[in-house]
Amino acid sequence: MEENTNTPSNFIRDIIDKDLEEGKHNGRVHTRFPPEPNGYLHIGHAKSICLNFGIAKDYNGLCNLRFDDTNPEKEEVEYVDSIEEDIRWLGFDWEDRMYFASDYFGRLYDFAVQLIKESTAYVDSSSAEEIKNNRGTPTEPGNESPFRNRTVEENLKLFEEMKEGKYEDGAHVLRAKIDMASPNMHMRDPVMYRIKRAEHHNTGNEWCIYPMYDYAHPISDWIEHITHSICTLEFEIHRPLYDWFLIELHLEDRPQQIEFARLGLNYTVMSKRKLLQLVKEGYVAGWDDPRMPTLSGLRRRGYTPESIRNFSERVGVAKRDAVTDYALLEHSIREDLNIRASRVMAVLKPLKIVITNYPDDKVEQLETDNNPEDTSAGKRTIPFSKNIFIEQDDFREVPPKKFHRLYPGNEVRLKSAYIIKCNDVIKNENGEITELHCTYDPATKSGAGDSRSVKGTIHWVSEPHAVKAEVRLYDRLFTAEDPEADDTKDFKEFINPHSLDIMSDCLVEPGLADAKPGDKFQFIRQGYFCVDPLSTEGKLVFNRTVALRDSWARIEKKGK
RNA sequence: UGCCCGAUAGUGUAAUUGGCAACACGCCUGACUCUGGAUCAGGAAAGUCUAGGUUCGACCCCUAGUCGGGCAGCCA
Repeated sequence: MEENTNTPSNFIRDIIDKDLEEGKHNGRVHTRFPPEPNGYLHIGHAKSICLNFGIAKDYNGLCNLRFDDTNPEKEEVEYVDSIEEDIRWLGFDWEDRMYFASDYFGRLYDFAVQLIKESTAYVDSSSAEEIKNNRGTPTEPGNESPFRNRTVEENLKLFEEMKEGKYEDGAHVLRAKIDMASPNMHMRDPVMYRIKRAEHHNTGNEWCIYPMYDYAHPISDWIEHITHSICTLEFEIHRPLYDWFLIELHLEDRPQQIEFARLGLNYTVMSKRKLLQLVKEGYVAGWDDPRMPTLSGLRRRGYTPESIRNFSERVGVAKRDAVTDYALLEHSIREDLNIRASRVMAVLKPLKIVITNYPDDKVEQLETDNNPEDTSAGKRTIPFSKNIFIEQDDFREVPPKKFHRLYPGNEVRLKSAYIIKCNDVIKNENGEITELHCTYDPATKSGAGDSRSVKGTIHWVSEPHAVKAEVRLYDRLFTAEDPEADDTKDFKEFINPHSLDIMSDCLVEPGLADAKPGDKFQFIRQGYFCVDPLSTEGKLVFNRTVALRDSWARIEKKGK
C-alpha cells in the first residue's frame, strides 16, 4: 500500500531546510524520541514518534530511542518494554541506538563537577521549603540562597559526599548559579541534582543522587549528537536553560530545541495521570482497553500502524494548541481497512427467517467476493439454507419513509444469495415478533446473470451453519468534547455509560470459527471488527474497531 | 501592572517567504452500486483576531490592543 508520500511542509521542516542550507551540523539531521518510562504510550506520543522518525527518514538522518529515566521513583521496566513494543509495532526502527539517560549518569556527574569548578553551580543546603519560598513568583524576583557563595572547594567536597551517600535525602541539592531575578522562573538557580535513595530500574542502587530533566536532557542530546531536539510546547520556556547548560559547558555543535503543539483529540483525555486513573479506578479494563487512546488500546481495538501513521501525518505540526476531530482518526482507519479487510457476514441481533418455498434439507454453497475493493483477495463460499437469520434492524413491520429493507410485502436481496419477499410476520402471545415467513425467487440467484434488482440488500447467516460469537461495540469514552474543560467537575463525570455494549448472541458465518486474535474483517454493512486477543475457538470475541459510515441513520434522524 | 508563546472555513493544517487564500476531515447534492459502504461528480463554508502603519500590493513586515495557552516540583 502506498502511504502519503508528499508530507506537507511544517515549521520544523522549514527550520531544518534552513539549517541544511547554512551548513549547520555538517548537513546532519539526527533526532530522538525521549519517553519517560512511567506509563504507556498513547496516540499523542504516536504523533511525536512519527514526527521524529519521519523527519530522520526524509532527511536521510537518524532517530534514536532514548528513555528519559532520571526519576527512579516513577519509572519501571514494564513501561520500557511496552514502549519498545509500541514503537516497533508502529513501524519504526532505532536499530542499535536505544539509549537511557541513565547511561550517562557518570558523564553527567563529571560535567556537574566542571560547572562547580567554574563557579556556575553550587550545593544548596536549604530545605525544599526554603528553596520554594525563595524562588519568588512569576511577578516577583526570588532571593539568593545563603549557600550561594560557597567556595569551589566546599562545593566540590559536598557534591562528592552527596554522591557517596553521606547525606540524607533532601539534605542538599546541586543548583545552577544563574539569576534569581530572572523573569523566567526556570533560570532562577534551577536544581540540577537531588539526593534520592531509590532503586533505579537500570542502575539499581549505584546512585543516590539523580539529575533533573533540565540538566540531563540537553547533555544527553549533545552526547548523542542530536541536531534537532523536538519537544512539546510546555518546554518552550525551558529553552534558555537548555542552551545555558550547553554554553556554560563549552560544548560545540549544540543541538537545537524546537517545540511543537502536542496532539489534542476531542472526546478523550490524553494525560498519563488521567489515563492511569481510568485504569486504576476500574473505569476501563486496563491500559489496553479498546476504548483507551493508548497505542496498546488502539491496537486491541483493531487500528493498524498504517492508519495511525497516516493520521499523524494529517493532523499536522504547528505551535498552537489545537484539538483534532476524532472523526479524522476514524477516517484514517476506515480508509486503511476498506482496502485490506475481508468482507464477511455477521448478524448482531438475529431475527429468524423461514424461506417457505425452499426445500427443507437443501444446502447451497454460494460464492462471494472476499473484498470487492481488492480482486486479488479472491472468493469463498458460504452456505445457504431454508432457515436463516437477518438483522432485527433490517426489518420493520411498519416501514418509515425511504426504508429500503424488509417489511411485509416487500422484497430485498440477500447479499450473494436470492431475492426474498416477506409474506408473514409470526408473533408470540406477547405480540413480539419471533420469525418471518418469506419466499425466495429461484431465478434471482446471485451471479446468475442480470436478474431483477431491488432497492435493498441485506446480510444474513444460515441457521444450521452459523457460529456463535460475542461482539463488543465501542463508542467514545466520554460524552463531552472536552472532558477537562469544566474545572468545577471531574473529568470522570463525563464518562460515557454506553462506551461498551456487549452483544453476546451474535451469529457469524462458519468460516469465522477459526479466526485468530488480531484478524480483521468488515462485517458487511456494519463496520470493521477484529478478533480480541482473549478470543478462543470455543468463545469467539470480536471488537468493533469502527462502524461504517451510515447514511441511512442520517436520513432517519433527519426525518424525525 | 511580570515573562514566554500563539491566533487562517465547523475542525486540523497550507500558502512558491510580500503577489490578492489551498488541502484534508466533516457537512450538503447528485451519479453508480448485490454493502444506504466504497467510488465518482458537484456544492456550501474563512477574506486570515482588532485597530493603525509600511508598501503599487500584507495572512506574511512594524506598532498598539484583544483573546487563548504556558511559567512559582528536589516531576518530565
